[in-house]
Amino acid sequence: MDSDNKEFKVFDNYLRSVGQFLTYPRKIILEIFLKMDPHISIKDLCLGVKKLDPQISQATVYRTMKLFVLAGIASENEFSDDRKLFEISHGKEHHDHMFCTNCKRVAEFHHEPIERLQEEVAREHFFVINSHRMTFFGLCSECH
Amino acid sequence: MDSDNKEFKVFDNYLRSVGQFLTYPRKIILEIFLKMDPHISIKDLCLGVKKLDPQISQATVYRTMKLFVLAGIASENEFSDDRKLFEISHGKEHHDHMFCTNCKRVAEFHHEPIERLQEEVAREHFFVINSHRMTFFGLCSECH
DNA sequence: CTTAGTGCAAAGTCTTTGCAGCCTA
DNA sequence: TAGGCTGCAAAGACTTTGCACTAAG
Repeated sequence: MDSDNKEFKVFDNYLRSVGQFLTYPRKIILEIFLKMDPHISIKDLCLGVKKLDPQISQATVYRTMKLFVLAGIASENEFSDDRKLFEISHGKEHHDHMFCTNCKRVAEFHHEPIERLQEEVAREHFFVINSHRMTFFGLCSECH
Repeated sequence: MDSDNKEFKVFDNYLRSVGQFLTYPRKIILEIFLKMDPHISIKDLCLGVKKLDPQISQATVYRTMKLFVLAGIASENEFSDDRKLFEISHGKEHHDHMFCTNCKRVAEFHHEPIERLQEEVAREHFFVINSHRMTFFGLCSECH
C-alpha cells in the first residue's frame, strides 16, 4: 500500500503532535478512505474496512474519522438527511459541490469570482469568515 | 392568535389538498414556530409547545414539522453537528446564511450578483439547479 | 360510521462511551 | 511499565412508528 503518500504523512505528523500513533487499524482505515469513492458515507467506509479486515470495529472507524477531521485530511458534509459524506480535504483547493438529487453523485467545482464576492459580502456585513460552504442541489448532466 | 395570517392559510390549503386538517395541535405548533426565534431547533420548539400545552407530544411536533416542510412553510438547515435548525421559508425571498461559530446566531443575506454567478456556473457544468445553499462560518460583528 | 390525528411508549438509527485486555514506545 | 488503542457491548441522543383511543366530518 502507498502508506508513504502525503495523507499518511500528514496524519502521522498530526498523531505524533498529540502524542498518538499511526496504528494498524488507522492505516487500514486511511487506506480504504483514500481508495474508495471520494465522497463516502461512514457506513460504506465501515463496509470497505470490514471487507479488508473484519476484525476492525465500527467504533474504531468512528474514532478514526474524527481524528482525520482533526488532522485536516478529511471533512464531512451533509447533502441530505440521509447522506452525510466524508471527503479527502488535505491538499485540495477549496471547492464547492453540486449534488445530484437523482443519482446522488457529488461533483466539485471552484469559481474564483464567487469566492471573491463571498469575501466582499462578508466584509460588508462585518462578518469574519472562517470557512464557507456552497452546494447546488439539482440534476447533473447525465440525469436530465 | 393570528391564525389568519399567511402561513396559516398556506398550511391549511396544503393540508386540505392532501385530505388532512388544520387541527388544534398543528395550530399551536405553527403559532409557536412563528413566534419563537426564526432559526429554531426542534428541541426548543418542543419546549415552547410544551409550555403552551404540555399535553401535546413530541411525536406530534416531529410529525408536524415534516408537514410544514412539505407545505413549503418551513425548511431545515444544518449549521453544525448539533445545530439543525428550522426556519420559516414561506413568503421569504431566497437567502443565504452567516453562522457565528461563537454565539451560534444565524444571520441572513441575499446577494444578487452571486445568485447570478451561481446559475452561470451551474449552466457551464450542465447542471440543472433546483435549489442551493450557501453558508458562511465565522464570527459575527459582535463576536470579533 | 369512517378516516385522520394524537399521545404514549417502544423501536429504530446513528454515534459515543466504559471497560477489560492488548500493544507499543 | 505506562500510555495509548481496540473490540465489544452497552448506553445515549435523536427520530420514527405501532397501537389504541379520540375527534371530526
